[in-house]
Amino acid sequence: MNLEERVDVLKALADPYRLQILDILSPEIRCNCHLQDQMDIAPNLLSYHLKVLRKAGLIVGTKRGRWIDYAIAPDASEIVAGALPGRISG
Amino acid sequence: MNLEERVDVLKALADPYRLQILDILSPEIRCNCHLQDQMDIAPNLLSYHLKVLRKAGLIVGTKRGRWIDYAIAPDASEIVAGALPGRISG
DNA sequence: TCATTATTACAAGACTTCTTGAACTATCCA
DNA sequence: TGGATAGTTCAAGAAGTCTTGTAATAATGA
Repeated sequence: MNLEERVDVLKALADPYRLQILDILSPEIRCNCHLQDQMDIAPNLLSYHLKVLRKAGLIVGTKRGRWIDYAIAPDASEIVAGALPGRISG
Repeated sequence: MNLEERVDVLKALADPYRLQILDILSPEIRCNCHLQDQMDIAPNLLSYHLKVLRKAGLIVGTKRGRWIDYAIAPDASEIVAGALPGRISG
């Protein structure tokens, strides 16, 4: 992973809404509607932040009818570990 | 660590210059002058980024004459681990 | 089909962070 | 003391990100 990619991953993490999304998804898969209920955020803004996280590879979404189930990406830990400097491995 | 503090830590990490600084400091303690030599960055800009990292608790500096020796903070790993969401621990 | 619901996409403004340049402090050595 | 060097601080502009509002797309059920 090059410097630019590493920065993108860490930037994706460095936002209160996105951290909150990841906290909610950490224990279990959740549909977008659940995030919407828990977060007190405009739908389009939630969508924007989910897009940033998807783009960084930290979450994956699978469509289920009208909803989308989001989950922490299986390799999210590896991605973050690869983005952090050697001595700092979380 | 509350949400705001976690975001501050991750924001401190999410910059190419600061990631580069941490990469250089990861294997060993280095004086400011060494960073200056390796990084091709204006002195005042380097100073700014070092300040951001210090403020986040990720590095510590000890003055030695005209120079300052910087090192990854002993508890940097813990700080970062505490900032990341549960499932993502680097 | 039509209305409703869930979600996304786009553009404009607000806001924050980064970068630059100049001035300042502290240390070293002649 | 005086000059040079290392590093910091401050203010202003540039660049990027976040937020809001509006419009568009896709799926469901009457």
